[in-house]
Amino acid sequence: MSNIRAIRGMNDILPVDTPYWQYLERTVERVLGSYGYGEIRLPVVEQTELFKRSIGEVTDIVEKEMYSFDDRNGESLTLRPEGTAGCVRAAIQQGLLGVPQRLWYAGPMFRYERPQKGRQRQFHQIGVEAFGVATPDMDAELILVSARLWRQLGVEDSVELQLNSIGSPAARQAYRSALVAYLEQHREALDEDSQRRLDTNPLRILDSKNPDTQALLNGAPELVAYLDDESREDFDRLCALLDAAGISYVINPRLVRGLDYYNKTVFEWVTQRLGAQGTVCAGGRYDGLVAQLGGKATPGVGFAMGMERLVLLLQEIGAAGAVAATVDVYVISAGDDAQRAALAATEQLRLQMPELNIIQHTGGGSIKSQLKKADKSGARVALIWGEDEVAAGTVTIKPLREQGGVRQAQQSLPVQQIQAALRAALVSETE
RNA sequence: GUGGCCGUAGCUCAUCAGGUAGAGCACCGGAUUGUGACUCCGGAGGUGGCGGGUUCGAGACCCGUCGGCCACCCCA
Repeated sequence: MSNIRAIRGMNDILPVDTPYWQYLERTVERVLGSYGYGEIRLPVVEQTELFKRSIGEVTDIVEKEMYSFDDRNGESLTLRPEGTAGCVRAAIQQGLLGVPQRLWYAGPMFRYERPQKGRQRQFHQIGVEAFGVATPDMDAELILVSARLWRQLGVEDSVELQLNSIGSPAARQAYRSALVAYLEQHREALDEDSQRRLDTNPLRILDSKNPDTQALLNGAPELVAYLDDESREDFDRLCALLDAAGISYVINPRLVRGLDYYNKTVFEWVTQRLGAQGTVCAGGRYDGLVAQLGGKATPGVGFAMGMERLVLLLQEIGAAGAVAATVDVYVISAGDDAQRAALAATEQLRLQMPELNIIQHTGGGSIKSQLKKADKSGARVALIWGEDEVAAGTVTIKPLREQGGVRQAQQSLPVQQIQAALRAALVSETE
């Protein structure tokens, strides 16, 4: 088959699924607005350099997962693999950092990975970032925002909050050396992946899924012991704030992040219901990032949610808020005169009753076949214009569904009375 | 990048010691003159992912390739 197909890992989102997406988007917009966060819309393409400098040159994302290409003028551009870098870039460039700034954005991200459940090459994230506040009350606020979202979405029972502090860069550096020193002694006992990570990104060994490696880590130095005083204090204050707000969490001393810019607080919301890709939201503090990208030193905290994963979760639990639009009225006509009359009357109806979803039959066919379409559309009422109706200046209104176990008979009415008749037919059915 | 399973009508799947494909659902039409759902009857629809190979003959066997799912890895 030589048909053109979608790029691997870049999926179409079909009408059966979009209600879940819309539900998610609506909810996010409302909740973030209620906390005073403003939406920012950012380009999908940025200079490659932006991601190298923020995410880190030696991370997997930058080394082998970015969609990079040369622009026609020879400049290296990259489809954004995450949102924070672009948001920080925009905040610096647009002078948004003079005051505390609360921002959010949503959109597609691109990473060249092997697709699997909850992981695709074009995926969508909602990102939330807060700039200009160094104290842990801001960390707490972001966690509260996310917790509120889970509650509004009805997934709060399916997710667990994991928390950790990875301290200052210096503290992390010291810990990293200690960890490497320890693991070097046991190099042979490490799985192959972890041996590789020992040289490239040793902290990632902490969240290895290999049981032997995890066992080995029980004897390893702990990150907590290397934390600087400020990080430790901030972490304690954060926990106290979360306790006060009634947010439950699990401190996971082996929680680390894959992007280089994080410091101090890191957190993840994890679900058991989605298989291997169970992290539905993750983030942390990144106090050094703004300066690193050339802005005036400004602290920041943020998190990102994976929309595909949240949609999967919503579908998994059968979220009631995600309802597809239904058809109220299906308009049928027979003959050219009737079709013209029906078209005009339907347009009028849309003007008068904009809340209704009305499908006008197209493509011709017998009354019988049109009624079949009307039935399959799920419409509650059919409006029929035939030769008789046109001649008499009437329309036939035919209820298609039972109400209270009874199906009302169809009736023919003067065209002027459609609105009232529809109102009666549709309203009584919803009660 | 690695591994396992998989790829037959729009969808879900079946058949067969290898002899050029079936079902259900969906779709279209009909069961008297302009009326859906249920029922009955009939119909259309597949170069069996693609490309090679083995064979007198392959959807069935082999190789490659593309794609899907899941896991590793990575991460949201």
